[in-house]
Amino acid sequence: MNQEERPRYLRIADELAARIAKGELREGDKLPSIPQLTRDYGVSANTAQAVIRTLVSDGLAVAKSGSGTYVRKRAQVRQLVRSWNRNARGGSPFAGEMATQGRIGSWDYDSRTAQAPAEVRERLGLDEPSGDEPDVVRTDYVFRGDGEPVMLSTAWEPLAITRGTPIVLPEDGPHAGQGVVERMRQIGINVTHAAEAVSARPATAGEARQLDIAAGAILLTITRTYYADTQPVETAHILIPTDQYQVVYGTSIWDEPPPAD
Amino acid sequence: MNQEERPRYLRIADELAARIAKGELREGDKLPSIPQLTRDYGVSANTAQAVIRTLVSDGLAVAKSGSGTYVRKRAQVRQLVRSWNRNARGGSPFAGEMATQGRIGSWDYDSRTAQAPAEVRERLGLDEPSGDEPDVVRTDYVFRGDGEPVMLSTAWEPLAITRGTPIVLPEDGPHAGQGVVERMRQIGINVTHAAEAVSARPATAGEARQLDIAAGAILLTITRTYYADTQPVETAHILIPTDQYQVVYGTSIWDEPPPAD
DNA sequence: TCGAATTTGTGCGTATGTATC
DNA sequence: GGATACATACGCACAAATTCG
Repeated sequence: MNQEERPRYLRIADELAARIAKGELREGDKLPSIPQLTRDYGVSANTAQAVIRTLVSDGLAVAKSGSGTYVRKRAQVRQLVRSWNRNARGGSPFAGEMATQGRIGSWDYDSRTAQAPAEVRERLGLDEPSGDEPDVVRTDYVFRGDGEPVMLSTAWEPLAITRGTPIVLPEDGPHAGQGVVERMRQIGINVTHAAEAVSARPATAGEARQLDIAAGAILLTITRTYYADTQPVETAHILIPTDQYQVVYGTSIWDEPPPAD
Repeated sequence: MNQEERPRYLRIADELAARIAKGELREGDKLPSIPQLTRDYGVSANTAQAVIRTLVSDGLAVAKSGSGTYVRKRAQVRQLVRSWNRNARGGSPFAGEMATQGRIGSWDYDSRTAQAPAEVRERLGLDEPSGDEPDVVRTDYVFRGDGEPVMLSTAWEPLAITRGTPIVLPEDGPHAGQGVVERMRQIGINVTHAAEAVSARPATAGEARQLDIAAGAILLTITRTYYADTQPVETAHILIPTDQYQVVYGTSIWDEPPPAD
Protein backbone atom coordinates (compact mmCIF):
# COMPACT_ATOMS: atom_id res chain seq x y z
CA MET A 1 0.00 0.00 0.00
CA ASN A 2 2.61 2.52 1.08
CA GLN A 3 5.21 3.08 -1.59
CA GLU A 4 7.30 4.80 1.05
CA GLU A 5 8.16 3.08 4.25
CA ARG A 6 7.75 6.08 6.49
CA PRO A 7 4.25 6.80 7.78
CA ARG A 8 2.25 9.48 6.11
CA TYR A 9 2.15 11.91 9.03
CA LEU A 10 5.93 11.73 9.41
CA ARG A 11 6.52 12.43 5.75
CA ILE A 12 4.29 15.48 5.93
CA ALA A 13 6.00 16.61 9.11
CA ASP A 14 9.38 16.12 7.42
CA GLU A 15 8.27 18.22 4.50
CA LEU A 16 7.20 21.07 6.75
CA ALA A 17 10.40 20.71 8.79
CA ALA A 18 12.41 20.99 5.58
CA ARG A 19 10.56 24.16 4.60
CA ILE A 20 11.39 25.60 8.01
CA ALA A 21 15.06 24.60 7.74
CA LYS A 22 15.23 26.10 4.25
CA GLY A 23 13.96 29.43 5.55
CA GLU A 24 10.85 29.21 3.42
CA LEU A 25 8.91 29.33 6.65
CA ARG A 26 10.43 31.69 9.18
CA GLU A 27 10.15 32.14 12.92
CA GLY A 28 6.65 33.12 13.90
CA ASP A 29 5.13 32.18 10.54
CA LYS A 30 1.86 30.34 10.64
CA LEU A 31 1.91 26.73 9.56
CA PRO A 32 -0.98 25.19 7.58
CA SER A 33 -3.95 24.49 9.82
CA ILE A 34 -5.40 21.05 10.26
CA PRO A 35 -8.23 21.57 7.71
CA GLN A 36 -5.63 23.01 5.35
CA LEU A 37 -3.45 19.92 5.69
CA THR A 38 -6.41 17.61 5.09
CA ARG A 39 -7.04 19.43 1.82
CA ASP A 40 -3.41 19.81 0.76
CA TYR A 41 -2.44 16.23 1.42
CA GLY A 42 -5.76 14.41 1.30
CA VAL A 43 -5.45 13.02 4.81
CA SER A 44 -7.89 12.89 7.68
CA ALA A 45 -8.03 15.53 10.39
CA ASN A 46 -6.67 12.99 12.80
CA THR A 47 -3.57 12.41 10.70
CA ALA A 48 -3.10 16.13 10.20
CA GLN A 49 -3.27 16.47 13.95
CA ALA A 50 -0.47 13.91 14.26
CA VAL A 51 1.64 16.09 11.96
CA ILE A 52 1.15 19.07 14.24
CA ARG A 53 1.84 17.00 17.31
CA THR A 54 5.09 15.73 15.81
CA LEU A 55 6.35 19.18 14.92
CA VAL A 56 5.45 20.52 18.34
CA SER A 57 7.04 17.66 20.23
CA ASP A 58 10.17 18.02 18.11
CA GLY A 59 10.33 21.61 19.22
CA LEU A 60 9.98 23.07 15.74
CA ALA A 61 6.59 24.65 16.26
CA VAL A 62 4.26 25.93 18.95
CA ALA A 63 0.53 25.30 18.81
CA LYS A 64 -1.83 28.00 19.99
CA SER A 65 -5.26 26.60 20.59
CA GLY A 66 -7.88 28.57 18.75
CA SER A 67 -5.33 30.45 16.71
CA GLY A 68 -2.95 28.22 14.81
CA THR A 69 0.43 26.57 14.82
CA TYR A 70 3.50 28.73 14.37
CA VAL A 71 7.17 28.23 13.66
CA ARG A 72 8.88 28.44 16.99
CA LYS A 73 10.89 31.48 17.92
CA ARG A 74 14.19 30.65 19.49
CA ALA A 75 14.74 32.67 22.58
CA GLN A 76 17.98 34.48 23.21
CA VAL A 77 20.27 32.32 25.27
CA ARG A 78 21.10 33.69 28.66
CA GLN A 79 23.61 32.37 31.12
CA LEU A 80 23.11 31.05 34.60
CA VAL A 81 26.34 31.11 36.55
CA ARG A 82 26.65 28.33 39.08
CA SER A 83 29.34 29.54 41.36
CA TRP A 84 29.58 28.85 45.03
CA ASN A 85 31.31 32.13 45.72
CA ARG A 86 28.05 33.78 44.94
CA ASN A 87 26.33 32.03 47.79
CA ALA A 88 27.48 34.77 50.09
CA ARG A 89 25.59 35.90 53.13
CA GLY A 90 22.24 37.52 52.90
CA GLY A 91 19.85 37.47 50.01
CA SER A 92 18.85 34.67 47.72
CA PRO A 93 21.37 33.15 45.31
CA PHE A 94 18.76 33.07 42.57
CA ALA A 95 17.65 36.65 43.04
CA GLY A 96 21.30 37.68 42.92
CA GLU A 97 21.84 35.82 39.69
CA MET A 98 18.81 37.42 38.09
CA ALA A 99 19.85 40.84 39.35
CA THR A 100 23.15 40.59 37.46
CA GLN A 101 21.05 40.17 34.32
CA GLY A 102 18.93 43.16 35.20
CA ARG A 103 15.93 40.98 35.82
CA ILE A 104 13.74 40.48 38.82
CA GLY A 105 13.93 37.04 40.36
CA SER A 106 10.94 35.53 42.08
CA TRP A 107 9.75 32.06 42.94
CA ASP A 108 6.81 29.96 43.97
CA TYR A 109 7.31 27.03 46.28
CA ASP A 110 5.45 24.26 48.00
CA SER A 111 6.96 22.53 51.02
CA ARG A 112 5.73 19.36 52.65
CA THR A 113 7.05 16.50 54.69
CA ALA A 114 7.42 13.28 52.75
CA GLN A 115 9.15 9.98 52.54
CA ALA A 116 12.14 10.33 50.23
CA PRO A 117 12.24 8.21 47.06
CA ALA A 118 14.96 5.60 46.82
CA GLU A 119 17.27 7.68 44.66
CA VAL A 120 17.16 10.65 47.02
CA ARG A 121 17.43 8.35 50.00
CA GLU A 122 20.70 7.06 48.65
CA ARG A 123 22.12 10.50 47.99
CA LEU A 124 21.24 11.70 51.46
CA GLY A 125 22.49 8.53 53.12
CA LEU A 126 19.15 7.85 54.79
CA ASP A 127 18.32 4.53 56.42
CA GLU A 128 15.48 2.31 55.29
CA PRO A 129 12.12 4.02 55.75
CA SER A 130 10.06 2.91 58.75
CA GLY A 131 6.45 2.51 57.72
CA ASP A 132 4.97 5.69 56.35
CA GLU A 133 7.06 7.88 58.61
CA PRO A 134 8.12 11.02 56.70
CA ASP A 135 11.86 11.59 56.83
CA VAL A 136 12.45 14.63 54.61
CA VAL A 137 11.03 18.02 53.82
CA ARG A 138 10.40 18.20 50.11
CA THR A 139 10.11 21.59 48.48
CA ASP A 140 9.07 22.15 44.87
CA TYR A 141 10.07 25.42 43.28
CA VAL A 142 9.24 27.35 40.17
CA PHE A 143 11.83 30.08 39.70
CA ARG A 144 10.97 33.07 37.54
CA GLY A 145 12.81 35.96 35.94
CA ASP A 146 10.61 38.96 35.26
CA GLY A 147 7.67 36.65 35.84
CA GLU A 148 8.69 34.10 33.21
CA PRO A 149 9.51 30.61 34.47
CA VAL A 150 13.22 29.87 34.01
CA MET A 151 13.96 26.94 36.27
CA LEU A 152 12.22 24.13 38.16
CA SER A 153 13.66 22.59 41.25
CA THR A 154 12.78 20.01 43.85
CA ALA A 155 14.82 20.00 47.04
CA TRP A 156 14.97 17.45 49.83
CA GLU A 157 16.28 18.07 53.34
CA PRO A 158 16.48 15.30 55.95
CA LEU A 159 14.17 15.84 58.92
CA ALA A 160 16.87 14.22 61.01
CA ILE A 161 18.82 17.44 60.58
CA THR A 162 16.19 20.15 60.55
CA ARG A 163 13.39 18.77 62.74
CA GLY A 164 12.51 21.18 65.51
CA THR A 165 14.78 23.95 64.19
CA PRO A 166 13.62 27.36 62.93
CA ILE A 167 14.73 26.47 59.39
CA VAL A 168 12.74 23.27 59.00
CA LEU A 169 10.74 24.98 56.26
CA PRO A 170 13.15 26.43 53.64
CA GLU A 171 10.86 29.26 52.64
CA ASP A 172 9.45 30.13 56.03
CA GLY A 173 10.81 31.90 59.05
CA PRO A 174 13.52 34.56 59.45
CA HIS A 175 16.01 32.96 57.04
CA ALA A 176 13.59 32.12 54.27
CA GLY A 177 14.97 32.21 50.75
CA GLN A 178 18.59 32.75 51.69
CA GLY A 179 19.91 29.52 50.30
CA VAL A 180 20.97 26.27 51.88
CA VAL A 181 24.45 27.34 52.97
CA GLU A 182 23.22 30.31 54.96
CA ARG A 183 20.23 28.52 56.41
CA MET A 184 22.29 25.57 57.62
CA ARG A 185 24.72 27.96 59.24
CA GLN A 186 21.87 29.20 61.40
CA ILE A 187 21.62 25.80 63.04
CA GLY A 188 25.35 25.38 63.41
CA ILE A 189 25.98 23.28 60.31
CA ASN A 190 28.87 24.35 58.12
CA VAL A 191 28.29 23.38 54.51
CA THR A 192 31.76 22.57 53.24
CA HIS A 193 31.28 21.49 49.66
CA ALA A 194 28.85 20.57 46.95
CA ALA A 195 28.69 18.42 43.87
CA GLU A 196 26.55 18.94 40.81
CA ALA A 197 25.90 16.14 38.34
CA VAL A 198 24.80 17.54 35.00
CA SER A 199 22.87 15.70 32.35
CA ALA A 200 20.06 16.44 29.92
CA ARG A 201 16.84 14.95 28.64
CA PRO A 202 13.62 15.96 26.91
CA ALA A 203 11.04 17.73 29.02
CA THR A 204 7.97 15.78 30.01
CA ALA A 205 4.59 17.23 29.17
CA GLY A 206 4.08 18.45 32.72
CA GLU A 207 7.49 20.07 32.93
CA ALA A 208 6.97 21.72 29.56
CA ARG A 209 3.74 23.19 30.82
CA GLN A 210 5.30 24.53 34.00
CA LEU A 211 8.22 26.07 32.11
CA ASP A 212 6.05 27.30 29.27
CA ILE A 213 8.21 25.62 26.65
CA ALA A 214 7.54 23.15 23.88
CA ALA A 215 6.94 19.59 25.01
CA GLY A 216 10.07 17.63 24.24
CA ALA A 217 12.37 20.63 24.45
CA ILE A 218 15.67 19.69 26.01
CA LEU A 219 16.27 20.31 29.67
CA LEU A 220 19.54 20.42 31.52
CA THR A 221 19.16 18.34 34.65
CA ILE A 222 21.37 19.14 37.59
CA THR A 223 21.52 16.94 40.66
CA ARG A 224 23.07 18.98 43.41
CA THR A 225 24.08 17.74 46.82
CA TYR A 226 25.43 19.88 49.63
CA TYR A 227 27.72 18.32 52.20
CA ALA A 228 28.86 19.23 55.69
CA ASP A 229 32.13 17.32 55.67
CA THR A 230 31.02 13.82 54.70
CA GLN A 231 27.39 14.32 55.74
CA PRO A 232 24.94 15.19 52.95
CA VAL A 233 22.62 17.90 54.21
CA GLU A 234 20.52 18.72 51.16
CA THR A 235 19.99 17.42 47.67
CA ALA A 236 17.99 18.86 44.82
CA HIS A 237 16.94 18.29 41.24
CA ILE A 238 17.20 21.36 39.06
CA LEU A 239 15.70 21.60 35.58
CA ILE A 240 16.74 24.30 33.13
CA PRO A 241 15.56 24.67 29.51
CA THR A 242 18.58 24.76 27.22
CA ASP A 243 16.98 26.94 24.60
CA GLN A 244 16.84 29.80 27.04
CA TYR A 245 19.78 29.24 29.33
CA GLN A 246 23.30 28.00 29.42
CA VAL A 247 24.82 26.98 32.70
CA VAL A 248 28.29 28.31 33.36
CA TYR A 249 30.77 26.76 35.75
CA GLY A 250 33.89 28.69 36.52
CA THR A 251 36.72 28.30 38.91
CA SER A 252 40.32 29.15 39.56
CA ILE A 253 43.23 26.92 38.73
CA TRP A 254 45.62 28.17 41.38
CA ASP A 255 43.43 26.87 44.15
CA GLU A 256 44.42 23.39 43.25
CA PRO A 257 45.77 21.11 45.92
CA PRO A 258 49.29 19.64 45.80
CA PRO A 259 50.16 17.26 42.98
CA ALA A 260 48.04 14.16 42.80
CA ASP A 261 49.44 11.04 44.35
CA MET B 1 -17.98 17.20 31.09
CA ASN B 2 -14.61 16.73 32.74
CA GLN B 3 -14.77 16.97 36.47
CA GLU B 4 -11.00 17.18 36.45
CA GLU B 5 -9.21 19.77 34.42
CA ARG B 6 -6.47 17.54 33.05
CA PRO B 7 -7.25 15.40 30.02
CA ARG B 8 -8.09 11.80 30.59
CA TYR B 9 -5.08 10.33 28.80
CA LEU B 10 -2.70 12.51 30.80
CA ARG B 11 -4.28 11.50 34.08
CA ILE B 12 -3.92 7.85 33.20
CA ALA B 13 -0.33 8.43 32.09
CA ASP B 14 0.34 10.25 35.36
CA GLU B 15 -1.05 7.33 37.31
CA LEU B 16 1.19 4.86 35.53
CA ALA B 17 4.15 7.22 35.90
CA ALA B 18 3.45 7.39 39.63
CA ARG B 19 3.40 3.61 39.87
CA ILE B 20 6.76 3.54 38.14
CA ALA B 21 8.19 6.19 40.42
CA LYS B 22 6.88 4.36 43.46
CA GLY B 23 8.68 1.21 42.37
CA GLU B 24 5.41 -0.70 41.98
CA LEU B 25 6.38 -1.13 38.35
CA ARG B 26 10.06 -1.76 37.88
CA GLU B 27 12.47 -1.57 34.98
CA GLY B 28 11.54 -4.03 32.28
CA ASP B 29 8.07 -4.69 33.68
CA LYS B 30 5.24 -4.85 31.20
CA LEU B 31 2.75 -2.02 31.30
CA PRO B 32 -0.95 -2.61 30.70
CA SER B 33 -1.68 -3.10 27.01
CA ILE B 34 -4.02 -0.90 25.06
CA PRO B 35 -6.98 -3.31 25.30
CA GLN B 36 -6.21 -3.65 29.00
CA LEU B 37 -6.32 0.09 29.47
CA THR B 38 -9.61 0.37 27.63
CA ARG B 39 -11.10 -2.16 30.06
CA ASP B 40 -9.44 -0.81 33.20
CA TYR B 41 -10.32 2.81 32.60
CA GLY B 42 -13.26 2.58 30.24
CA VAL B 43 -11.63 4.63 27.51
CA SER B 44 -11.34 4.07 23.79
CA ALA B 45 -8.36 2.38 22.20
CA ASN B 46 -7.43 5.71 20.72
CA THR B 47 -7.18 7.31 24.13
CA ALA B 48 -5.29 4.35 25.52
CA GLN B 49 -2.88 4.75 22.63
CA ALA B 50 -2.36 8.39 23.64
CA VAL B 51 -1.43 7.16 27.13
CA ILE B 52 1.24 4.90 25.68
CA ARG B 53 2.50 7.61 23.38
CA THR B 54 2.82 10.02 26.28
CA LEU B 55 4.80 7.60 28.41
CA VAL B 56 7.09 6.70 25.53
CA SER B 57 7.72 10.28 24.49
CA ASP B 58 8.42 11.17 28.12
CA GLY B 59 11.08 8.49 28.12
CA LEU B 60 9.45 6.39 30.83
CA ALA B 61 8.59 3.41 28.64
CA VAL B 62 9.55 1.69 25.44
CA ALA B 63 6.92 0.24 23.13
CA LYS B 64 7.62 -3.03 21.37
CA SER B 65 5.23 -3.53 18.52
CA GLY B 66 3.54 -6.89 18.75
CA SER B 67 4.80 -7.51 22.25
CA GLY B 68 3.89 -4.82 24.70
CA THR B 69 5.05 -1.64 26.40
CA TYR B 70 7.70 -1.93 29.04
CA VAL B 71 9.19 0.28 31.72
CA ARG B 72 12.36 1.65 30.25
CA LYS B 73 15.67 0.33 31.44
CA ARG B 74 18.10 3.06 32.13
CA ALA B 75 21.56 2.37 30.88
CA GLN B 76 24.17 2.59 33.54
CA VAL B 77 25.38 6.12 33.66
CA ARG B 78 29.02 6.75 34.29
CA GLN B 79 30.36 10.00 35.57
CA LEU B 80 32.93 12.31 34.11
CA VAL B 81 34.31 14.54 36.81
CA ARG B 82 35.27 17.97 35.59
CA SER B 83 37.42 19.15 38.42
CA TRP B 84 40.35 21.46 38.15
CA ASN B 85 42.10 19.77 41.01
CA ARG B 86 42.52 16.80 38.81
CA ASN B 87 44.49 18.78 36.27
CA ALA B 88 47.60 18.10 38.24
CA ARG B 89 51.06 17.69 36.85
CA GLY B 90 52.00 14.89 34.56
CA GLY B 91 49.70 12.64 32.63
CA SER B 92 46.56 13.41 30.68
CA PRO B 93 43.44 14.62 32.49
CA PHE B 94 41.29 12.31 30.39
CA ALA B 95 43.43 9.24 30.97
CA GLY B 96 43.34 9.98 34.68
CA GLU B 97 39.58 10.24 34.65
CA MET B 98 39.23 6.93 32.84
CA ALA B 99 41.73 5.30 35.18
CA THR B 100 39.53 6.13 38.19
CA GLN B 101 36.80 4.13 36.46
CA GLY B 102 39.14 1.24 35.84
CA ARG B 103 39.09 1.88 32.12
CA ILE B 104 41.80 2.63 29.66
CA GLY B 105 41.64 6.07 28.12
CA SER B 106 42.86 6.68 24.60
CA TRP B 107 42.25 9.25 21.90
CA ASP B 108 42.62 10.04 18.25
CA TYR B 109 43.35 13.55 17.15
CA ASP B 110 43.90 15.66 14.10
CA SER B 111 45.69 19.01 14.37
CA ARG B 112 45.91 21.67 11.69
CA THR B 113 46.33 25.41 11.42
CA ALA B 114 43.15 27.23 10.49
CA GLN B 115 41.31 30.49 10.56
CA ALA B 116 39.01 30.52 13.58
CA PRO B 117 35.26 30.83 13.03
CA ALA B 118 33.55 33.96 14.33
CA GLU B 119 32.24 32.39 17.48
CA VAL B 120 35.67 31.06 18.49
CA ARG B 121 37.29 34.30 17.43
CA GLU B 122 35.12 36.15 19.89
CA ARG B 123 35.85 33.79 22.73
CA LEU B 124 39.60 34.01 22.17
CA GLY B 125 39.54 37.77 21.71
CA LEU B 126 41.16 37.57 18.27
CA ASP B 127 41.29 40.53 15.91
CA GLU B 128 39.66 40.54 12.51
CA PRO B 129 41.24 37.93 10.24
CA SER B 130 43.68 39.19 7.62
CA GLY B 131 43.04 37.46 4.33
CA ASP B 132 43.41 33.73 4.54
CA GLU B 133 46.09 33.92 7.18
CA PRO B 134 45.61 31.08 9.72
CA ASP B 135 45.49 32.32 13.29
CA VAL B 136 44.76 29.20 15.36
CA VAL B 137 45.70 25.59 15.69
CA ARG B 138 42.55 23.53 15.58
CA THR B 139 42.61 20.02 16.99
CA ASP B 140 39.75 17.53 16.66
CA TYR B 141 39.62 14.71 19.18
CA VAL B 142 37.78 11.45 19.61
CA PHE B 143 38.23 10.26 23.19
CA ARG B 144 37.71 6.60 24.01
CA GLY B 145 37.32 4.47 27.11
CA ASP B 146 38.31 0.85 26.57
CA GLY B 147 38.17 1.59 22.87
CA GLU B 148 34.57 2.86 22.91
CA PRO B 149 34.07 6.50 21.92
CA VAL B 150 32.89 8.53 24.90
CA MET B 151 33.55 12.15 24.00
CA LEU B 152 34.23 14.39 21.02
CA SER B 153 36.14 17.61 21.29
CA THR B 154 37.46 20.39 19.11
CA ALA B 155 40.05 22.71 20.58
CA TRP B 156 41.43 26.01 19.32
CA GLU B 157 44.66 27.67 20.43
CA PRO B 158 45.76 31.07 19.12
CA LEU B 159 48.93 30.94 17.02
CA ALA B 160 49.75 34.34 18.48
CA ILE B 161 50.54 32.50 21.70
CA THR B 162 52.03 29.21 20.58
CA ARG B 163 53.72 30.01 17.26
CA GLY B 164 57.34 28.97 17.32
CA THR B 165 57.09 27.22 20.69
CA PRO B 166 57.59 23.48 21.29
CA ILE B 167 53.91 23.10 22.23
CA VAL B 168 52.39 24.54 19.07
CA LEU B 169 50.96 21.11 18.33
CA PRO B 170 48.97 19.88 21.36
CA GLU B 171 49.58 16.22 20.68
CA ASP B 172 53.15 16.42 19.50
CA GLY B 173 56.47 16.98 21.22
CA PRO B 174 57.63 16.29 24.76
CA HIS B 175 54.50 17.56 26.49
CA ALA B 176 51.95 15.93 24.24
CA GLY B 177 48.67 14.91 25.84
CA GLN B 178 49.32 16.52 29.21
CA GLY B 179 46.51 19.01 29.08
CA VAL B 180 46.39 22.70 28.40
CA VAL B 181 47.39 23.90 31.87
CA GLU B 182 50.59 21.91 31.92
CA ARG B 183 51.50 22.65 28.31
CA MET B 184 51.02 26.37 28.69
CA ARG B 185 53.19 26.32 31.79
CA GLN B 186 56.04 25.03 29.61
CA ILE B 187 56.06 28.29 27.70
CA GLY B 188 55.72 30.44 30.79
CA ILE B 189 51.99 30.98 30.71
CA ASN B 190 50.12 30.46 33.95
CA VAL B 191 46.58 29.39 33.36
CA THR B 192 44.66 30.99 36.19
CA HIS B 193 41.07 30.06 35.63
CA ALA B 194 38.57 28.50 33.31
CA ALA B 195 34.90 28.71 32.48
CA GLU B 196 32.68 26.00 31.13
CA ALA B 197 29.32 26.81 29.57
CA VAL B 198 27.09 23.76 29.55
CA SER B 199 24.14 23.18 27.30
CA ALA B 200 22.62 20.28 25.37
CA ARG B 201 21.18 19.46 21.96
CA PRO B 202 20.41 16.48 19.72
CA ALA B 203 23.38 14.87 17.99
CA THR B 204 23.79 15.43 14.29
CA ALA B 205 24.07 12.41 12.04
CA GLY B 206 27.85 12.77 11.82
CA GLU B 207 28.31 13.13 15.55
CA ALA B 208 26.07 10.13 16.16
CA ARG B 209 28.25 8.07 13.87
CA GLN B 210 31.48 9.15 15.52
CA LEU B 211 30.10 8.41 18.98
CA ASP B 212 28.34 5.24 17.92
CA ILE B 213 24.99 6.35 19.32
CA ALA B 214 21.50 6.73 17.89
CA ALA B 215 20.96 9.74 15.65
CA GLY B 216 19.15 12.40 17.62
CA ALA B 217 20.40 11.18 20.98
CA ILE B 218 21.02 14.05 23.34
CA LEU B 219 24.52 15.45 23.76
CA LEU B 220 25.84 17.63 26.51
CA THR B 221 27.76 20.47 24.93
CA ILE B 222 30.48 22.12 26.94
CA THR B 223 32.24 25.24 25.79
CA ARG B 224 35.42 25.55 27.80
CA THR B 225 37.77 28.48 27.81
CA TYR B 226 41.06 28.67 29.70
CA TYR B 227 42.39 32.05 30.78
CA ALA B 228 45.75 33.39 31.88
CA ASP B 229 44.48 36.31 33.92
CA THR B 230 42.24 38.10 31.46
CA GLN B 231 43.81 36.56 28.36
CA PRO B 232 42.01 33.58 26.83
CA VAL B 233 44.61 30.99 25.87
CA GLU B 234 42.48 28.08 24.66
CA THR B 235 38.87 27.29 23.96
CA ALA B 236 37.18 24.03 23.10
CA HIS B 237 33.87 22.42 22.26
CA ILE B 238 33.24 19.17 24.07
CA LEU B 239 30.39 16.79 23.21
CA ILE B 240 29.26 14.05 25.59
CA PRO B 241 26.33 11.65 25.11
CA THR B 242 23.99 11.92 28.07
CA ASP B 243 22.75 8.37 27.97
CA GLN B 244 26.20 7.13 28.88
CA TYR B 245 27.74 9.88 30.95
CA GLN B 246 26.92 12.48 33.50
CA VAL B 247 29.22 15.38 34.04
CA VAL B 248 30.02 16.17 37.63
CA TYR B 249 31.16 19.54 38.87
CA GLY B 250 32.34 19.66 42.40
CA THR B 251 33.83 22.35 44.46
CA SER B 252 34.16 23.35 48.00
CA ILE B 253 32.79 26.23 49.93
CA TRP B 254 36.15 26.35 51.73
CA ASP B 255 38.42 25.36 48.89
CA GLU B 256 38.45 21.73 49.87
CA PRO B 257 38.43 18.87 47.41
CA PRO B 258 35.06 17.41 46.47
CA PRO B 259 33.72 14.26 48.13
CA ALA B 260 35.49 11.03 47.39
CA ASP B 261 32.79 9.38 45.33
C1' DT C 1 -21.12 43.21 23.87
C1' DC C 2 -22.26 39.54 21.19
C1' DG C 3 -21.84 35.97 18.06
C1' DA C 4 -19.97 33.50 14.18
C1' DA C 5 -15.99 31.44 12.17
C1' DT C 6 -11.68 29.25 12.75
C1' DT C 7 -8.40 26.29 14.98
C1' DT C 8 -6.41 23.29 18.24
C1' DG C 9 -7.40 19.64 21.79
C1' DT C 10 -9.64 15.63 23.31
C1' DG C 11 -12.22 11.58 22.69
C1' DC C 12 -15.25 8.11 20.56
C1' DG C 13 -15.63 4.11 17.09
C1' DT C 14 -13.58 1.40 13.48
C1' DA C 15 -10.28 -0.73 10.28
C1' DT C 16 -5.88 -2.29 8.62
C1' DG C 17 -0.86 -3.15 8.76
C1' DT C 18 2.84 -5.33 10.95
C1' DA C 19 5.79 -7.13 14.51
C1' DT C 20 6.19 -10.51 18.24
C1' DC C 21 5.34 -14.66 20.54
C1' DG D 1 -0.89 -20.16 11.55
C1' DG D 2 -3.10 -17.93 15.23
C1' DA D 3 -3.31 -14.76 19.06
C1' DT D 4 -1.74 -10.60 20.86
C1' DA D 5 -0.26 -5.86 20.73
C1' DC D 6 1.46 -1.64 18.94
C1' DA D 7 1.20 1.78 14.82
C1' DT D 8 -1.16 4.15 11.50
C1' DA D 9 -5.20 5.98 9.50
C1' DC D 10 -9.98 6.75 8.49
C1' DG D 11 -14.55 8.95 10.07
C1' DC D 12 -17.10 11.73 13.45
C1' DA D 13 -18.25 14.84 17.43
C1' DC D 14 -17.73 18.34 20.81
C1' DA D 15 -15.02 21.49 23.96
C1' DA D 16 -12.08 25.39 24.55
C1' DA D 17 -9.52 29.17 22.95
C1' DT D 18 -8.83 32.76 19.71
C1' DT D 19 -10.04 36.05 16.16
C1' DC D 20 -12.78 39.22 14.00
C1' DG D 21 -16.77 41.50 12.25
